[in-house]
Amino acid sequence: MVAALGALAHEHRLALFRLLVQTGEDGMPAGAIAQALDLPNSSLSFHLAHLTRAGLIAQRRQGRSLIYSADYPAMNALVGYLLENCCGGAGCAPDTDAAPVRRPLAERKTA
Amino acid sequence: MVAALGALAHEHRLALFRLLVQTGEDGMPAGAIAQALDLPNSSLSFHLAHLTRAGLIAQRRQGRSLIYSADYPAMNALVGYLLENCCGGAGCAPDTDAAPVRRPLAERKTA
DNA sequence: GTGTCATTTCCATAATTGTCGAAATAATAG
DNA sequence: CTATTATTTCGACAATTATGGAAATGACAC
Repeated sequence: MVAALGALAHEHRLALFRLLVQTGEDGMPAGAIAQALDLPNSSLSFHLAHLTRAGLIAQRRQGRSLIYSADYPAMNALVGYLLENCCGGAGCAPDTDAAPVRRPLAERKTA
Repeated sequence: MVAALGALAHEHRLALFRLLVQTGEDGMPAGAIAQALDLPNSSLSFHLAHLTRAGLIAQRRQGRSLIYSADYPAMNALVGYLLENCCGGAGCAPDTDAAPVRRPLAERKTA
């Protein structure tokens, strides 16, 4: 969990992750990311590896390109953890608006 | 936002923040925290300052003690940001179980 | 095989972060 | 004012993280 937070706790990596989230399941080749973010290849590769180690993004090969994509379940787990452990139990978001009482994830295990 | 993530991206600080979240609005004096977490005062002070700079905790004085407490709205904002920007728009948590379709925070602005 | 494209790994270097004892500050009591 | 308690700041050092050019790897086309 600390690893995931640490992975997102960097300007370039947060931008990178957001980009992949927007891009969707299809993902994006490293080169295109480097161009979009205006980063030297070696620096980008470093950050991609960091996010991969943290389990937030996935890598697959397509021809000579390596395609990276956001791991939504991992992000889901992170948000779930924060909601459960760092939000005063009863619910961090005080005005969940229409959504009726956001049940803490803990309750769902037994349910 | 990066600052908030970075503040939580450390074993001791995450534990510290969770402790303060559990403790509630009343908060806890620095000494008690140091004892609970078994950290030297100077180290703890460093981490408290880090979390404070990130806006995740608040400080108030009570006699000679400095009481720290979690800033729930700040945490709320952080989770909101992650939900909005890092969770594929339509909703990161795919199976919100009982909770009927967790609306993206974006929609609530206009509502 | 050779050439080329996409990307990573290696390397050196710069910058930041974490640690904790000791000294400094702040508040209160006597 | 002195003593005591609570906590921070200072300082020095170790450890980790970030950067980017150059060389290495992997995949494909010819």
